[in-house]
Amino acid sequence: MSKKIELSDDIKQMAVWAKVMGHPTRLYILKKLSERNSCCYSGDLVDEVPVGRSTLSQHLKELKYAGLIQGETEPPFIKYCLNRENWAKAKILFNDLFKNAI
Amino acid sequence: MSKKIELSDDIKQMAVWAKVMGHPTRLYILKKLSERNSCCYSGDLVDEVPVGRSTLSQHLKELKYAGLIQGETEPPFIKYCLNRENWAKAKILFNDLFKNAI
DNA sequence: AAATCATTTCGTAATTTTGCGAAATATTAA
DNA sequence: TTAATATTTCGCAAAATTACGAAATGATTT
Repeated sequence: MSKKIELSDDIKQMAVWAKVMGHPTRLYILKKLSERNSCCYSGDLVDEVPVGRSTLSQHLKELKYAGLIQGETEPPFIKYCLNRENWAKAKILFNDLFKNAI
Repeated sequence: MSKKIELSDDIKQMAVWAKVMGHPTRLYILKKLSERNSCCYSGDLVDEVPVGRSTLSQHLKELKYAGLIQGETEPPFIKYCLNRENWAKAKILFNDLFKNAI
C-alpha cells in the first residue's frame, strides 16, 4: 500500500519561485532589483545581460507571471521593480528551507 | 557601445541550485533531508512522492549532480543525505539575495 | 546457481524552455 | 502626420526537461 502524498502548496509555490530564479539572467535581474530595493528599465538591462531584447522581455514576463516583479508603465519606459509582498514571502520560504544549515 | 557583462560565478552557481530546486519533487526531497539533517532511501521516498521509481531516481541524480545531496551505498540500499558543505554555501547565497527583503 | 530485492540506466515520447529576428504596439518628437 | 523610441509579441527552431516502463546492475538469500 503506497502513501503517495499530494505535495503541499508551500512546496509548489516555492518550486515555482525557485524555478524562475533558476536562470542566470533572471537571477541577475532579481539580484539587481533587490539590492537597495531599486527599480530598472528593460533598456538598461539589455546592455548588461547576455541576451537580446526580445529574450530579455520574455524573462521579465516570466518573473512578472511568477509574481516576483512588477512593471509600472512610465511612458515611453516600463519601470520594473520587485513585488515586495511576494519577495517577502519567498524570503520566508527559503529561510525556512535553510534554517538547519550551518 | 554595449556593456554586456559576463554574469558572475556566484550568480551562475546559484542559478544551478535554484534550477534544481525548481521542481516540487526535488524540493520535497531537499526539505525532508534538511529537516533535522536526516537521510533517506530511494525506496522510502517513492511511496511519498508522486512519481515512479525511475523518475525519482533521475531527480536524485540531478540533485547529486548539482552537489546538493550525496548518496552513500549501504547495500542493498543507497542512503541519501544532504551535501552539507554545499548546502551551507547555498544558504549563504540565498540569504544574501533576500537580505533586503522585509 | 537461481530467485529476489533495491535501485539505476536506457530508450523514447510529450512538453517546456530558451533564444532570435521580424513585425507589432504604443507613446513622444519633429 | 510622419518619424523615432522603447518595448513586446509572434513564429519558429534547437535544446532541455519530465515522465514512464523495460531492461540492466549488483548484492543477498535460497
